[in-house]
Amino acid sequence: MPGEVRVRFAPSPTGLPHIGNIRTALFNWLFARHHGGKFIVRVEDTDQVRLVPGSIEAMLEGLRWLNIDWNEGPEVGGPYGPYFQSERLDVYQNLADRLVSQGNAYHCYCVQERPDQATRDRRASASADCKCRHLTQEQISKLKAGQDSKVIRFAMPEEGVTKVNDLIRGEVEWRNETLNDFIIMKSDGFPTYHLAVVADDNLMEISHVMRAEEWLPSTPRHLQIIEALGYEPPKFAHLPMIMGPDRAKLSKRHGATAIGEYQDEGYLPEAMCNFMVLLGWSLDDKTEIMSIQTIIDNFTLDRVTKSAAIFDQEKLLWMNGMYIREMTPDQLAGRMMPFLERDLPKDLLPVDEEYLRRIAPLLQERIKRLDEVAKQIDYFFRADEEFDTETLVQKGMDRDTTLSALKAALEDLNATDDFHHEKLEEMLNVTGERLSLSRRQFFGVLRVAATGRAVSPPLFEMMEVIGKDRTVSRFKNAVERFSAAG
RNA sequence: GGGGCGUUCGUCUAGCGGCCCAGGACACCGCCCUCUCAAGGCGGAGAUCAGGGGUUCAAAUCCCCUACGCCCUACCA
Repeated sequence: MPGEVRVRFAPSPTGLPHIGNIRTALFNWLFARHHGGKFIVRVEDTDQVRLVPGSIEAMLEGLRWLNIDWNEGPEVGGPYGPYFQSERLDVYQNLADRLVSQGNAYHCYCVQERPDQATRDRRASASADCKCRHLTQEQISKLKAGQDSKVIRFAMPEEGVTKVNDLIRGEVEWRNETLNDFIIMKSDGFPTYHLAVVADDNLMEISHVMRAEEWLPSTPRHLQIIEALGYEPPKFAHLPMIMGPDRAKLSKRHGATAIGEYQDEGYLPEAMCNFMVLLGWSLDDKTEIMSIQTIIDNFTLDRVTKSAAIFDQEKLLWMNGMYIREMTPDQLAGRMMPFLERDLPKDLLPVDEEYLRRIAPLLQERIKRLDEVAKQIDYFFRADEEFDTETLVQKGMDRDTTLSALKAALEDLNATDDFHHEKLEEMLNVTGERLSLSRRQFFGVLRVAATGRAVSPPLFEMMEVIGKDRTVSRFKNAVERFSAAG
C-alpha cells in the first residue's frame, strides 16, 4: 500500500528503558495513530557485548503499561519479520558483500583502538585513520591469508555534499569530506547500526524515520548507504532530546529515569503520556491536560519543538495529581489496590473493596502518587495505640479542658447511631460551643483521638467511613491513656 | 581539531512581520475558602525574546556575525 505511514521504534536491549527511549516510542506511535498507519517495534540487538538480558521484556512491559500497542514486532510478529536484527544476519552480510563488489565498501585490516577524545581532537581529517581503501589486489590477498579478523568499511564519497530535508529541522547538509569511512560490518559478523538500520527500514518499508536528535549527524552516512543500494530514502524527523536538570543527557544519576520506576512509584500511565508528549510538543498556547485521543487527533510534526527539553519531575507530579483527582472514586480505589497489596502490612490484607471505595474519595485530593496511599491509610484499618497523648492538647488548651472535651465527645458519639458526617458535625459543633472551644481546638482534639495524627482528611467524613464502633473505641482508648499519662 | 543542531520567565512552552513594552502551565509568594492537611478560587513576582549588526514604515518572528549549550566524530546504539 503505497503512501501508507509506517514508523518504527527501534530499541537496543542494552539496559532498562528510560524516559528518552519511551518518549521516542510515544511520538512514533502517536504519529502512526494520527495517520492511521502502522507502528512497528524492531529490536536492534547487534551489539552482543552490551546486551543486557531482560531489557527487551522491560521495554515491552513499559510500552504495554502506557497502552502503546504495536502492529508488528516482538510477540505479535508481522509480514516483515523477523523483528530482531540478530536473526537477520544473512540480510546484512549479503548487502555488505554487494556494497563491496559495487566498490562502495571495502575490507579493512587495520587494528585500531577506540580513539579517545584527545585522539579525536588531534586528528587532522576524518578518514585519516584507515588506508585499506586504497589497497591493491596483491596486498589484499596477502593480508587475507595472514589475518582472519576483518571489518568492512563504507567508502564515503570524498567530495560533494549530502543533504536531508528533516521534517522538524528543515534542510541540513554535510560536506562528504568531513565524514569518515565508518564500519558497516564488525569482525564478529554483526552489522553496525548504520547498515542494519538502513537495510531494515527499507525492507520493512518504513516511511518516516523518527528518532532522537543525537542521530542527526549520522544521517548523511545512512543517506549514502541508501543511495549506494539504490533505495528510496524514507522521510526523516529528528526529535529534540530530553535532558536532566543539569542540562546533561538524561541518565541514571538524575534519579528515576527508567520507565518502570514511575510505574512502581504510582504514576498513572495516562499522566505519564500526557507529560511526556509535552516534552517537545504542544497543542496550543494553553491546553496541557489532554486525553490521549485529543493528542492523537492533533499530533502533527509541525508542532514539535526543535530544542532539547529538561525533564521536570515537579510538573509531572502535579500532573499526576490532576489525573488522580479526575478519576471516579471507584476507579481510584481500583488503581490503589495493587499498591496496598504491595505496601500494606500483611495482617491488614486482603483489603475489603467496598470499604476501600468509601475511603478513596477522602484520599483523592490529598495524594499525588498512588504509592502514598499505604502510608496514609492505616488509621482507617486500625487504631494507633502508641500515639503521644500530649498531642491531644491543642493550642490555648490545657489537660483539663482537653480531657473534658474528649469525654464530652465520647458521650455524644456513644449516644448517637446516626453517623452521617453532617449530623456528626452538627452535634459536635454544639458541644464545642458549649465548652467554649473554637472549632479548630475542639476538632483538633477529636482528630488526634480518632486517628492519632494531627493531619488527616476531614474529621466527620472520616468518622462516617470508620464507623461508630471503631470511633467510639478509639475515643475510649484516648481518654484512658490520656488520663493515665496525667 | 572537524562536523551538525539548538538558544523566549528557574523549568515546560505559545509566538511563524504589526493583535506581544511577549500569553499559558509547573514551582515560588500573598490573599480567600477552611476542623488539620490538601484541593479549589483570586492576585503577585518572574523573560532587556543569548549578544551584536543588518533588512523593513514595523522583528521574538527574516538575513549575517559572535557567544554559549548540546550531539556526533567507537568493530555503541
